[in-house]
Amino acid sequence: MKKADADVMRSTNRKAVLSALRRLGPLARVDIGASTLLSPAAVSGITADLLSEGMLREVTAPTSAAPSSRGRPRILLDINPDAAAFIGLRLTSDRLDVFQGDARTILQGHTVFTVKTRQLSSNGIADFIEQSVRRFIDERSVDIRNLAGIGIAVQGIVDETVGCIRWSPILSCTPVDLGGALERRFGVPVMMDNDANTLGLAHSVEPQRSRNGCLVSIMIGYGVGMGIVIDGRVYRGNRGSAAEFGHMKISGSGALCRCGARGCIEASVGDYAIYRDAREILELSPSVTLPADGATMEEIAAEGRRGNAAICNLFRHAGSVLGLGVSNIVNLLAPEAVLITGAGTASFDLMKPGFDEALMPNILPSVRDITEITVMDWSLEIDGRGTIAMAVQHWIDERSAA
Amino acid sequence: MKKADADVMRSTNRKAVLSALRRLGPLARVDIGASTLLSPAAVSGITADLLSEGMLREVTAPTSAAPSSRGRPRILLDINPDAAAFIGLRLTSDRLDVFQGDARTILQGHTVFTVKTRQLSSNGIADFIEQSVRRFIDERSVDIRNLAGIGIAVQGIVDETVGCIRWSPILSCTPVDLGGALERRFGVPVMMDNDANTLGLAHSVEPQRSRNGCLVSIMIGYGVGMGIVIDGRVYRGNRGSAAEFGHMKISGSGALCRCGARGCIEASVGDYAIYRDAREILELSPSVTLPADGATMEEIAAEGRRGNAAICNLFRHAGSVLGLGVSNIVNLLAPEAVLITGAGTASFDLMKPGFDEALMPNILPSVRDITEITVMDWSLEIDGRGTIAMAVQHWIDERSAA
DNA sequence: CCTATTTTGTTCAATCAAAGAAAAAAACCA
DNA sequence: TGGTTTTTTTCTTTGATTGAACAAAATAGG
Repeated sequence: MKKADADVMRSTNRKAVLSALRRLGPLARVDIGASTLLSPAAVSGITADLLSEGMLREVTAPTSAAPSSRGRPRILLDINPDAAAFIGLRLTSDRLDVFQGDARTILQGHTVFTVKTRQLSSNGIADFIEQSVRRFIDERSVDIRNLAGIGIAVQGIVDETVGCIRWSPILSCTPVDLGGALERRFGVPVMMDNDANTLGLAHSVEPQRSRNGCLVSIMIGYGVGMGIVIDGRVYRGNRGSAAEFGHMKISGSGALCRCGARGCIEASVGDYAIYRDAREILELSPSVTLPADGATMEEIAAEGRRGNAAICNLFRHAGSVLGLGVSNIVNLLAPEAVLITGAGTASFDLMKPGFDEALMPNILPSVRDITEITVMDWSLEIDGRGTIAMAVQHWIDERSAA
Repeated sequence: MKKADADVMRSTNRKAVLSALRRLGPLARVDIGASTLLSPAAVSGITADLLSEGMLREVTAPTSAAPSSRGRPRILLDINPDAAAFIGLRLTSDRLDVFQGDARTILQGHTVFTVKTRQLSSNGIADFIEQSVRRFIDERSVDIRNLAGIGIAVQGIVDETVGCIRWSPILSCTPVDLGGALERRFGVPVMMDNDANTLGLAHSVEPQRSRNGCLVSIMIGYGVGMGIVIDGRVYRGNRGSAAEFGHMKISGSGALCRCGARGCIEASVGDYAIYRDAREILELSPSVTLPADGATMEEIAAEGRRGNAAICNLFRHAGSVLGLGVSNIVNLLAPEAVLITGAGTASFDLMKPGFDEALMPNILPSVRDITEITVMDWSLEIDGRGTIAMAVQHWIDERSAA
């Protein structure tokens, strides 16, 4: 149990004000007071501080939709987008996405750099990222002095406390202290996390999502990842090793997973599993190297849609494995929502029969209907916003304490 | 994000002081300061308040083991056991355990009342509990005016926010607003929860357990329950429906579970499952009614220990299902510890081969060794302390705000 | 056109809790 | 007895919120 003193109070309330603005857009001081339950005087004081520090700015009536009532007109405040610039990075096996975002967590730009990460050394990867980001910064003329943080999403197992990648399928040599390396190179805080956690965070900061309760995001791609967000914070478990949904076993036997065990969800649902099985059915040329690229996966799905029964069955089975897995999550965690996304959902139409068959019957009756289960197309934009959100959150936490 | 004001500060620090005392036993003011990081002045002030309110008391040196150093001797403070009395209840299909506890969460007494809960109506169950508790109070001459709260553990699905049993295997008519009924009858707050949650809480307040991180307790009995405690708070999920470990599926097929689905852990590991299968092997007289009692289960286990291969296999299979389930939990939540307990662990020796076979190989290598997995004999005492702890926690929360 | 009304934002003294510093208390030691 | 050490209390200061009075800026209406 932690103590509280004046500093904690101050920082809590500053955070409350910033958080209200972050979630509810430009707000007048009265509204901030209503939302945070702070007194007008307190709001005045806090916003005055934040304004003088440059974190907030006054917004001149945005062609005020407000039905200009009488009384003194409200002055809208908003987080100052120019208060800081953020870089978000998303590293996968074949590309590096670089995002630029402002303090409002709004994306300002994006560029892709292609790279084969497995061919790089520990230093090589840091070098490549540094060069790419510097190029990005130059081209977009981001004010480097304004850079306040970097957020990175990578596949694999990450120790987010120190920014170290403990293991990753996209790197040939681990552990890599990538976070530390980039912090030294750019001189700003670097927040790193698993791609699924990042995605979960990205969704949890969406305006329509509640900041309380539990949100689970499942990401189907080459493998299968999961992010658990509880009360707005990513749940990580002991040593940041939680949320290995892909390696939940739904039977003691089954296909061999790359983790060495049998029966993992990933070994039936992940792209690599689909590809592995589809190869035998379609007699695909073995030259196509793993990891399977999007085009190949799309080709396999197309074959299924054309009516190839064996392929249909493959996807159907994947769907039922996924459904069973999700039912376990719902029984276990009863989250408010489960979002299923990632590149793999492109062929969800083929998985759906199996998924539907397995999902509801296996959710306890008493738990049914209390969790919203949504399959959504994956969007690079949401993903990018997640990386920015990580960096922004850290920045706000730090600036609130000051 | 909630605001903070002087009240929050005060209540936070009062709670910090009480929490330190609760965990670390009698403490001098200096020690409280060291533990909470509060200044001596603050500790003095807060403890003075708490003393005058009667929540704390000074403890005269308990044959002070302290090597009587020089300087002003320390005055030990402790939570005043007489500040309040608590009743803990544990309701199962055939008995009601009534516990008495003090403000230190120390058990003062215990009595069992036998009852067949399924034969009672909604009102009947409340009547029976009221009568039993009143008898208990009379016999032990508990000062009823001192009664500050009641904690109840029941099997089933509980809405702990309103104290309502939504469904329970031990009741024939649900939902039952038992919490409300008892609140009206005794005029004190009634905290109700699932038995597995209660047990999880009980373990999480044990002195050697850290108050942070995630603790999972799995309870094997007639069914299989689970309690998740994160950062000292029971995790409940949406509408309190989480932690249905017993109905996690470890395969799409398998024995039929009482929930209607197939492949539930409970349907292989729960007492009723073992009994159901053992009956066919041993040709037990079908007269023995479900739920199987402890003696019958012990008899079945004894048969296995005598070398009955079919029975051994039965337990071995149960063990492997359990092991697989636990491995899923570890992969998913990476808790600090998983405690397996409950009456069913009496035959864990027979399950162990299957359990060991299934557990470690199915835990991701990177997650192995970061979770402590313990099988412990079930103890009524710990269980009882859990019920008391629920009530005490609520009482402290309320008294801290005052 | 001018004044009353309404709503928003600010200022200032009051308050509350913790922190810091100094003093008091209660032992031990020589 | 006087000095030392450790614990606890007391007193003052600090820092934050609050409440209330006040100032500002617009509309409504005669």
